[in-house]
Amino acid sequence: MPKLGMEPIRKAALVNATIVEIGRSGSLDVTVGQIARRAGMSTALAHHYFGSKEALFLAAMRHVLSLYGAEVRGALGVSAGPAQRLNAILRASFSPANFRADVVGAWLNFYVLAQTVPEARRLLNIYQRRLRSNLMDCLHSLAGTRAGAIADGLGALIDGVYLREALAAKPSDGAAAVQLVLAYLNAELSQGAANAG
Amino acid sequence: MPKLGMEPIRKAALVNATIVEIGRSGSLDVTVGQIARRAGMSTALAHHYFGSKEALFLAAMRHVLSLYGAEVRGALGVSAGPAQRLNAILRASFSPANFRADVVGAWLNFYVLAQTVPEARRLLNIYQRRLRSNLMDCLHSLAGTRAGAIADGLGALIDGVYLREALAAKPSDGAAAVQLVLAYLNAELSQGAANAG
DNA sequence: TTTTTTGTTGATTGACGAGTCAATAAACTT
DNA sequence: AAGTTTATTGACTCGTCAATCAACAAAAAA
Repeated sequence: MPKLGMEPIRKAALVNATIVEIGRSGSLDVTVGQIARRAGMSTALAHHYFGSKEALFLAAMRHVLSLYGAEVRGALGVSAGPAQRLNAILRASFSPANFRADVVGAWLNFYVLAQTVPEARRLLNIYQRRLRSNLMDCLHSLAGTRAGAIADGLGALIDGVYLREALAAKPSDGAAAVQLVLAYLNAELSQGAANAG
Repeated sequence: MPKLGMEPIRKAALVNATIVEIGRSGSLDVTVGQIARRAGMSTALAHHYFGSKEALFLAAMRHVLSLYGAEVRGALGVSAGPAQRLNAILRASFSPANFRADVVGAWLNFYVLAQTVPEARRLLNIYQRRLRSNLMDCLHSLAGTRAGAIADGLGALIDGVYLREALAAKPSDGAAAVQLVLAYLNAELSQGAANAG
């Protein structure tokens, strides 16, 4: 009994199921069958809506990245001043929605996907550039010419914390992650102040 | 014409070929056939010596980790004083032998392997613990009670730089990587000094 | 010299999985 | 009412790949 207008619902279900399955299994070797089953439909239907497994993976990546982007934008919207804005970016990066076992697992595997699939690489590059530019906006007034180097360090550190989280036995602790990155940031900033003074 | 004593030679060739193939293709989806061909033998022989693909992957991981470990030990052997020893660890981490496109690609995929294969996870945990303990030895005298936090940050930052390298378009620049991590380290240390003074 | 051990591979098996197809059914259009 | 579009799936094709096997060759041991 085909209800019309299923397409967006089915697609959303498949995208979610993809993230969950990749995260759960910790690998890109999930079958379309597994994903479709978790999303409550047949493999044929998954192919009907996405055409290929790769397209489904890319849609899942876009979804994760856009959720992250939205959360950062939301946090920035209510923050004034560079220091608070930096804080907002970090809190968004390690928010409960993003810093969750399955999402982190998916993230790691998206890095692997980017090794093979140009479009996946493009998406990750966009994410990295946007993060960098957000950081730079704040750092310019706080660290002057050292803003670029600090932004690079922060970006790598955030990714590294994610990577280690993917391997960690313990449950995620976003607050601790924010603290770790903030410690780095404060160290860099106070060193700049020391040099300037 | 079977020359005797081939086992270690064949095994070494297979391990190298595994690292190269995983790095080159950027994925664990390399076939035993590809690896065996690159190592100059048949698939059957690869199975004969390693028994399974998984065992071959694990051997490749052990090899990468042991090369890294040896390089760190070598560098530490000729370094005196905590600051120089920290420097040695970082230089070894980003040495031309380790910080190379295919090795970095393999490293990334070993993280993925660790999601599924307990033995792979164990090996990575050993690497992380050894790195941390090496860093702590140096940091204890330089940063006192903050040594633990700084070691965690350094570990995550090193992994993050590796991760970003796996995505980078440009050729590896180990010197730049060392500089970036050193900047972090100096910032943390000088902040400690500032706080102390 | 016979036997055993080591090295080596082509061919085969068996499983699995992506993507296609044909068919069914309900809803909208004309 | 007839035709079209959307939703849905079971069954199938086709390819791939890990792992096994049977066989052969040469060295070492007996």
